[in-house]
Amino acid sequence: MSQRPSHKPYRPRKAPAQSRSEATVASIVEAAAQVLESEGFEGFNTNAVARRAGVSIGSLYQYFPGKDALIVALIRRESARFYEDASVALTKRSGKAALEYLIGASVRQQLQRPMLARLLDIAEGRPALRGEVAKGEMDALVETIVGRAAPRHPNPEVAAADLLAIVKGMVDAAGERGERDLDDLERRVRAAVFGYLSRSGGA
Amino acid sequence: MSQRPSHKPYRPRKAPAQSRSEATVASIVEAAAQVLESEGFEGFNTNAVARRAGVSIGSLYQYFPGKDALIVALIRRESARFYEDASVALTKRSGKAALEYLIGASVRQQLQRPMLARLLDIAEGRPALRGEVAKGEMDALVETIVGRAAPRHPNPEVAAADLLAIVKGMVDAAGERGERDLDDLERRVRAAVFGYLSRSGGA
Amino acid sequence: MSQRPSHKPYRPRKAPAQSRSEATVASIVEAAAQVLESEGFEGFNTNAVARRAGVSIGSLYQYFPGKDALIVALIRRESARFYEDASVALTKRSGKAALEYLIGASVRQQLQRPMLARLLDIAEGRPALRGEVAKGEMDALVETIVGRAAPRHPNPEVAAADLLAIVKGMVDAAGERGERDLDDLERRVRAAVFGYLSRSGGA
Amino acid sequence: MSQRPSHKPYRPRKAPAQSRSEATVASIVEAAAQVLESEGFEGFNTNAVARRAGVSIGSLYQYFPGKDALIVALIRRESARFYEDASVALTKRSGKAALEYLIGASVRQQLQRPMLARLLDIAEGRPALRGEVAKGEMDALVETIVGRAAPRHPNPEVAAADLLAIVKGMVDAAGERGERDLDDLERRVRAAVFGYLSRSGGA
DNA sequence: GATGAATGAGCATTCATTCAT
DNA sequence: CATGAATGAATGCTCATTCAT
Repeated sequence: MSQRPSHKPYRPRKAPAQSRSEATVASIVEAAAQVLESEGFEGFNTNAVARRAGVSIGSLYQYFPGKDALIVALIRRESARFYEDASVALTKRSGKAALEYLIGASVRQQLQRPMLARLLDIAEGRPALRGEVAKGEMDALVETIVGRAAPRHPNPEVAAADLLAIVKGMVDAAGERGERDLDDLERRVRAAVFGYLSRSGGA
Repeated sequence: MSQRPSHKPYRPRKAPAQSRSEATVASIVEAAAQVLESEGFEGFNTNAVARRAGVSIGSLYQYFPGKDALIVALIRRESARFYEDASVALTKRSGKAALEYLIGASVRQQLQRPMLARLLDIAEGRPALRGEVAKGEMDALVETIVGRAAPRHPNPEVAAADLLAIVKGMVDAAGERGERDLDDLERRVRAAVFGYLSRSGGA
Repeated sequence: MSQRPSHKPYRPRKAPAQSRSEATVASIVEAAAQVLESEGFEGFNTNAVARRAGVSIGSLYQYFPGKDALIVALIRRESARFYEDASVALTKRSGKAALEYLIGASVRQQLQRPMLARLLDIAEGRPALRGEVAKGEMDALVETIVGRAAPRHPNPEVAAADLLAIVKGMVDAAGERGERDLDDLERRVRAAVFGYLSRSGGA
Repeated sequence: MSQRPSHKPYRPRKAPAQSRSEATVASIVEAAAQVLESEGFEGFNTNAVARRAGVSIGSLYQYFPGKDALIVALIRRESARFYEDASVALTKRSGKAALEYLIGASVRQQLQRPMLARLLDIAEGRPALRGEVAKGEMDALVETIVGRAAPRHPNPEVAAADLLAIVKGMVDAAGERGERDLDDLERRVRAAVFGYLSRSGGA
């Protein structure tokens, strides 16, 4: 008769057992991405996502316990993609090359679907979603690379956080302005990143 | 009657001619700031703002044509405050000193009310509000200062945009992490800014 | 963006300040009674109540924080009516007369709107509503009267509870069977009540 | 597809011919009992019952045409159990002993699983289920016993109904209050029952 | 038969906005 | 001008039921 409150989990409700549902889940997540891109947070609602995915609202809720779970799933999908690409940086010989690769990966990731990337960055900051999205891996990766690129930096953790902030800030703004020239943007980001490192205690 | 109007003016409905209305308008704007800070976009609604301001919802609509107008007014208020402080940079002798002052102003502004600043940065990016908020002045100011600090820079417009992005990116992230040490943060932002300039074509 | 859980209060949201709203509140409560009577718990929903009351769903929620609050308000209304009538029993000279009056009041109350009375009895038992409905007054009243009618009863509290149960049981069942003869029903309830008292330790 | 069917048969869809289905049906009915006990009507839904029974929702619908059929089956199960016990009363020598046995059976039945018994009493009253549950047998049994215990009672049918109401009323209320002392409760019920009979025309 | 993915009508609730007082 | 009662479109979410596999 009344609404059960309860603490909302953001994990998918069931692991899709059959391949039919795997496809459903993927299509819902992609639909969420598209709705977010085209309508923003304003127009991002579960009915719209279900419609765009071509499934019923009931199916959506079969796999996602609520609206926010869609965002979380989307963040995880994009993070995983980015992490996969970014990990290649670890195979680079020099720290500088690794950092350069990381910057390239960031730029590619962010300008691939700029609006989506920007909105997800915002969503990641929402208090309700904190902790749901594991940023640990990313941070560790960047820290490792910074450690290699600037071994004598006094505070690699802070440096890693700053670098991420610089890259995201520049690339988001570029995306917002509609920039498309990846190479030029990458050059400028490198200037900021290496400039920061050399002046804040790095090599 | 319905919830989705189509096109809205965001300017206050009437120029507050008498001081009583001026005070009312100001109290509504500050209430909007507080609600936004404490409840986020989630809990930001006109009734809550009116309640916090101690005015009736009817009065709120007397002065603001709609919800978004509150955000716009808030952005304008904060921008004006920032611009006023930042303008002092123009009185500095050297370009370097001017740029340093600008960075300091940014850090101060952002860490004064970090949550509010961050949320307004997000709101500024909303397509619906673009153009309502004049960023021209700010851009021009930064451009002027960059021009003085890095006179030989090949593309001062882009540099200005990048610098703003760097500063906002770093300072927002710092605010999000709860950093409070203004001086240390300022030092790191300078490293990024001057590092960027020196490596992207400046002095 | 997400649903705020929070502990639901069942008290009306605002004390109706103007007489306009007093009428609205009363019409909503009576509409709730009618919907409950004619549709049962199955068909008891906020939209139906608002429609029957001739108000918008928004108005309903302006005065009642949720569906259950309607039921609570209804229980309170009926309890108050009953209590007012039943209190007259205290003015009776003899304990016997007082108890007889109480029985009469119960029968009248229950057969006035039998379906409604029965459904509210059920609702009162719902764990979620326990404690929201103060039964203390009623219990105290019955205990007082039992104390006067059977002064030597070893356990007046239990006796009061049993009497209430006997009366409600018999009268509900009668209402369910469609009985309308108040006098005959009253006679039988008296038989049970006084029979119980005389055999369980009373006078 | 939709949620509100119009007219439904409440009998199990197939007579469970093989013992495997018999076991399945029984486990579903017991699961229904447990869900009802622990979640109340609020949380009583077909998916929960199927889950608790360890069968798929599809299988549940194989054996029961709908949600209400589960309740009906449950009522029938409990009624049969009670009837079986209560029938023993007919073997008693005296009418008084028979009636006492009947009361004992009622108390036992009701306090065995008090929440379940109470909820089923409520369900039995739902107009939609009336007639689906044969109360005739029970009534006849009680009538017979009343006829023997109070042979000169002017209206044995009404007396039987009243006695049932008294017993159910008292025992339900006791269960609701959490009473566990069967003997004391039985004593008080006897007081009410025999008191009623002696004062309403019986022996 | 059994399974569980899919469906969608239905319901609770919120909130921007209007307008009679 | 101020008030706050009233409105109702919009949205999150549930759950009985069906049916392809």
